[in-house]
Amino acid sequence: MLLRIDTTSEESLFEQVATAVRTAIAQGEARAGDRLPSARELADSLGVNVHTVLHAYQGLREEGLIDLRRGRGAVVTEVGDAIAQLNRDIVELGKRAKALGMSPATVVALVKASL
Amino acid sequence: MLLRIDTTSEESLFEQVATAVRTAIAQGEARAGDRLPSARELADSLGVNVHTVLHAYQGLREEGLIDLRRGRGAVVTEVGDAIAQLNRDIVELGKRAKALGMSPATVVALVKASL
DNA sequence: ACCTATTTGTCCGTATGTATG
DNA sequence: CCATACATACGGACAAATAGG
Repeated sequence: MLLRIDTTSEESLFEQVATAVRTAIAQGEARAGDRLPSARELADSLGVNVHTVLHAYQGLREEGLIDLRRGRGAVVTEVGDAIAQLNRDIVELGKRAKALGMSPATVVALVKASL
Repeated sequence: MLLRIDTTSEESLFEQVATAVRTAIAQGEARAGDRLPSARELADSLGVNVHTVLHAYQGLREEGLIDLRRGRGAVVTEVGDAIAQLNRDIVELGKRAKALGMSPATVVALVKASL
C-alpha cells in the first residue's frame, strides 16, 4: 500500500489520508482481516503527525471500514471487502458521467440524493 | 415538474434553479424532446427574475442538457436522457451499497475519488 | 402564402454585494 | 481605507420563432 499526500492541496491532511486508505481498500490492496500500517508507521512515511493519521483512521472506523484496537492496530473489516466489490462499478459510473460532460459536483449530488 | 427555491440559501439563485431542473431531468420527470416551462413562466412560479432563470437555462445548455431557442423555449436533449439512465444506475448502486452495509459517507467518498 | 399577435430568448444597461490589491 | 474588478440579480426594450386566422 503506497500512499501520497499533497501538502499544497486545499483538502485537509486527514481527509487525504482517509481517502488514500479508503481507495487502497476499494482497490483490493487490503482485504478483510489484513492489518494496516500502524499510525506511527504511516505518519512517518507520509511526513505528517501521528494524530493526523489517527484522525483519519477514526473516521474510517466510523464508516465501518476498519476495526481499531489498542495494541493491535487497524484491521480491515468485511465491509471493506464489500467496498472492493462495488468500487469497479463506481469507477465505471464515473467514466460515463465524465463522458456526458457532467461536473463532479453534479454526480456527487445525484449520489447523495440516492442514499 | 415542481421546483422550489430557498432565498435564504447561500447558493446563488440561478445555481439553485439549474440544480433543480437538472435533478428533475435526472429523475426522468422531463425526457428528451419535452419542453421545459418558459423562463418567464418558471420565474413567475418561483418568484425570481426572468433573467435568473435564463442564466440557469444557459448554463444547462452549455452542459448539453437542453436546447434553448427563442420562440420555442427549452427542450431536453438526448444527453438529458443519458443522465436519467445514469441516475437510475446510481440509485441501483445506492441500494447495493446499503445492502452491503456501507455508510453513505463511504459511498460518496469513493465516488468523489473516482472523479 | 400572408399577416399579425403572442410567445420566447437575446441584448442593453443598472444596482448591489463580494472579493482583490 | 480606498479603488478596482467581478459576479449576481433585476428591469426595460428588442428581434426571432411560433401559432392562428
